[in-house]
Amino acid sequence: MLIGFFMFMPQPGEPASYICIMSNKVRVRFAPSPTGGLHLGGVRTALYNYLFAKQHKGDFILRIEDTDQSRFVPGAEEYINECLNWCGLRPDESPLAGGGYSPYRQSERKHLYKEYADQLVKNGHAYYAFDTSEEIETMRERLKIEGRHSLQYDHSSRHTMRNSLYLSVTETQKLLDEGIPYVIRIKIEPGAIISFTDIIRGEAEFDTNNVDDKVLFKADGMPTYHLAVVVDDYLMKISHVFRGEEWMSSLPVHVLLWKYLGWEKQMPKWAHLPLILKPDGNGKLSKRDGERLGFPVFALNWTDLKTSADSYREIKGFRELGFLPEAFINLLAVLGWNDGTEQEIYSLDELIVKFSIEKVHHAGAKFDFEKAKWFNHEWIKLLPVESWWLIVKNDFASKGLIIDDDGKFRKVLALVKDRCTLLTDFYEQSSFFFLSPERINIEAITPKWDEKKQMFFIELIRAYELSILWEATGLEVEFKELAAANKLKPGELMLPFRIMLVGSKFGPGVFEIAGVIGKEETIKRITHTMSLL
RNA sequence: GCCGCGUUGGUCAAGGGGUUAAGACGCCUCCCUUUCACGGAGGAAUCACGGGUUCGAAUCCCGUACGUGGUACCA
Repeated sequence: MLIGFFMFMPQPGEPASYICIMSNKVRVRFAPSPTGGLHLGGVRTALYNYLFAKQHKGDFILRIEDTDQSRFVPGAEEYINECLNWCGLRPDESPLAGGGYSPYRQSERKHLYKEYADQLVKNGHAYYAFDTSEEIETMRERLKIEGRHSLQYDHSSRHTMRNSLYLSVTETQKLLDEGIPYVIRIKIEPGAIISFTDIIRGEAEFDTNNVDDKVLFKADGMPTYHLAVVVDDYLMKISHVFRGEEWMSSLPVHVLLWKYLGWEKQMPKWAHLPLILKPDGNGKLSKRDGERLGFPVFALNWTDLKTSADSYREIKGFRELGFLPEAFINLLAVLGWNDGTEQEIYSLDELIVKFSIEKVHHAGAKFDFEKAKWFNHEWIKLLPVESWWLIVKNDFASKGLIIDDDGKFRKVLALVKDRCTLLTDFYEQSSFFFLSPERINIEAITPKWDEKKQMFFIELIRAYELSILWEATGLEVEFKELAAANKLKPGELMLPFRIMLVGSKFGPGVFEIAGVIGKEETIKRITHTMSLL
């Protein structure tokens, strides 16, 4: 007991209120629904949960929320695993890793939920409802005509419907016996104020008059999200729930459920994260926006299967576009959180130390892809070539360039890394080191090309052929001496030389390039371009 | 419509009664590079609006506007 208490003592200067749960270990969960690729917001939710767990020496749990059988998407769960793995957010417990509270897939916990729903009915906190969706639709239309501002199935409308609250016991039993499909709804008592604390937003309250009788248990025998989260969070001893802001309005239902189930004392602390918004217009970021605006929204590539098997489309992911996981995590962390200093670049380990959930912002943030790229650029410069050169090598291979000299390859990458913001930029920035340029921008030379320059390059070839030590500084000295001997300014010669080696006006220093590609190749490229002039 | 949450430059944001209102991205100017980048130095906000409270408000209170989430047998 005491050990636990000391372990979770707040850091000096840290507000204590939300972690002093005597002897209770911090246990948080990331609970995605496997319906497709994981987008920015989802990964950020996972990240914040992970950071909080790790900084409190707690557990980070992955739970798959697949209670909606109609939305099952093959491959989505594998995608989630791969994504968390790529980001370095390894769950302590998950369907794959197992753990002391398995199973971690709600579809496999199906048998667990009914008893709690029944218990709620027995205690008068829930009831059977036999209404068809058509009947509910009719109710809404009627309420609209009556001029009501709430069209919900709630305390004010439920008496007009077919449910066990207003049907006699025998009628209800008859319907049940006949196998008429039913759902179980929570019975919200009007006229009460539900107040709660959100770690990010502070105190908040809801008037139960505005809360509807949410379905807890569906006609197909599956629980809805509302019942399943509460039951699972209880059973899995979850201490803190950090989830997207879209859940805020169902919080009164969840709080009530914790209370009605008799678990109020074990109720987790809540925090609702701000949304990530579209960069241009209105609304939260969706996968459509990425396609529309030309940037990824998913962490990894996701293949969206359409209705027919052969019609699909691939939605680009940050990883495939050339992002480093370090950069992706970093940009996500500071999209909606800031430690109050000027620091912007954080490693995962550093985030574990510096992250603070109560400093997460209240308002949604528009996603800015330019800034995202800046983070990647910073990380490319920061990380040693060793940690990412293989990714680039594979990218080259996918573009048809097989690298056989890894030593030269790494040298080249180090030379051009300042000018690449994405890992996929390296090909364009450095393929000329391995391949003779396909297109030579001859027009950049011709206007100022003359016999004197031609003579210079012929002599240069001769001089370079005799070079023993093939190295950038030496080559530069030779080049400049020869230029002086010919009474030419080196500046006028360097652009043609660059075009000869690179094909175009970009890249690192020309002598560096010549040094790396070697004597034979350098002379070959000069000769080739001269033949075009 | 109703309920909830929010609002500091184009974007991300610091600051939470007295500041010249930090910093970053992007943009513009210049410097450095005899290429292109990197890098460096500069430039650009009366803190949504209207009322209070106060000697004093970006900071506290109330309204309005706007944005955003929910309002499903989806999560």
